Amino acid sequence: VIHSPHLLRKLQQLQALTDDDVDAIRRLPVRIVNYGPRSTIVAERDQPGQCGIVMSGFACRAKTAANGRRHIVSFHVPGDLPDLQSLFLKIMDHELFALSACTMGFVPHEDLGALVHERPRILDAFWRETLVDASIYREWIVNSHRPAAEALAHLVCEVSRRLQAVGIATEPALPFPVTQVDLADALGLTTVHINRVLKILREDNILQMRRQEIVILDAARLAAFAGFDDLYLHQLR
Amino acid sequence: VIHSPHLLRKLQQLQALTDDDVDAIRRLPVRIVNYGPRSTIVAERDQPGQCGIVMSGFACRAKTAANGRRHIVSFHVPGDLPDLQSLFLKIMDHELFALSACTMGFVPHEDLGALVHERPRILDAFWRETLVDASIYREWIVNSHRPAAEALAHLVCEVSRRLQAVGIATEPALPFPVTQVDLADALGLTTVHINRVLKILREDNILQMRRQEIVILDAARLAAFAGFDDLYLHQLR
DNA sequence: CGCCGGGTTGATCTTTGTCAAGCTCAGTGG
DNA sequence: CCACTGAGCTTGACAAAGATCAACCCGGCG
Repeated sequence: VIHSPHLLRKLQQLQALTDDDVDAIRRLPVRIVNYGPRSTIVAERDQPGQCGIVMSGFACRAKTAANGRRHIVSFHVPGDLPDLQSLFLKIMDHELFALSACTMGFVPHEDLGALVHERPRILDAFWRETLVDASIYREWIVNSHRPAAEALAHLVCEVSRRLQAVGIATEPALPFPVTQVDLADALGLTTVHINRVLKILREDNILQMRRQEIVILDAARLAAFAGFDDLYLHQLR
Repeated sequence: VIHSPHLLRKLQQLQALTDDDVDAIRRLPVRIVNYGPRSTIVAERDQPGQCGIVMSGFACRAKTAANGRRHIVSFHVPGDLPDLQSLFLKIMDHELFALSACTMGFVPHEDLGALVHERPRILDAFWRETLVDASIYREWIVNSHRPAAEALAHLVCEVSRRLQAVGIATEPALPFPVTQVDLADALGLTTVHINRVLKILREDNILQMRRQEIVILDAARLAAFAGFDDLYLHQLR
């Protein structure tokens, strides 16, 4: 039985569900698995027979290019369904990776497939979830073309907004257990450059990154500097 | 009535459809609209009540950043459903743009919604279409982090593969009606640099771009240079 | 104690951007 | 028929962003 307030909260933001729908989701058979920090949850080219829900912790999706370089293409917070796509795309074109210690709930494809074919509202919510995902990818393409400091600022704005949407954190301090190497992999830069950019943002009193968290010192200036517009997150509020 | 062999060919590659399914798609009410080259089909922040099918011509999706710079986030060829997402995400976070003269077929959201709720296989095919879209976005994020020449080569590999999948073209010459400005907008570079990179690829006898087409001179070397792996296109073959 | 992952910094090199000019060619109007 | 125009392409000289290489620091842990 699934107990993920974050998931339900998010789905309700995407599509109004009835109590019946919520019950149906709660009744899904789920297998709970714990992952240590910095471990692979699903590998590239795997053919999983189940979809994962992030119950707690932070995960990311990463692709490895032909030259061996690792590219993080998205971050995932509790309540996310980071490989819902595996329901239809049978072979993983990327890996799913636990950034921090992470609890995942796995639901077999058959059960999810049956659920969406029986419950139109849940279908809508899940499909919409994957479409918001795609919208975030679009924004990341744009973000990859921004100068390093703006790109980093934009990423922080996004993570902050998404954490607030599932009720995990409020500014100024956000949990975000990533290393500078991870940030470099996500933005396509080197750790050296990430480090310098962080220094600039810190000295400008815009934001600060500590061990496992971000501290936003000036949210307004951060958003303005990043050119952040939250339309692409399609949060209904 | 829809008459798009490219669409049907592509959907069949994603998910086996019955004759009934195909008939249901053919019976969809469709409004045909022609667009001139370099014209907007759906604007950013619009709230369309219909989804478009590219019947002929080339289109793209583009986002405009806060600083005014335009970013192309995907290219679309005949048979594509470039704004299927508008079925669920009611406000456009990007624009849909005709690169060449373009014929679009528009189907009202109600009819599409009814179709996918009635026909599980069509639901699967359409959902899968949007998931392949998302997979392509992931690869574009990676591609944005490649050096300019490799990124351009990779883009050409992708367009070539997708055109072949819908039966529009075979190597070596592919129709691709884009300017160097468009390529710059798609790769996050300047036209000056695109021009220099094209010169290098031309002088290396890898590929050549003419008025409205690409000529691939050495497909094997092109793919190797780009580090191209077609897994992410999820073509079933 | 020593190691190691992660962070920090400087010097230098490479890739890409900026600015500016000139070219080509298809379409237009005289 | 030809000159004019303008969009798109090409090239050079120079500047800036980011990468590379090489140290060194710090704190946790075997």
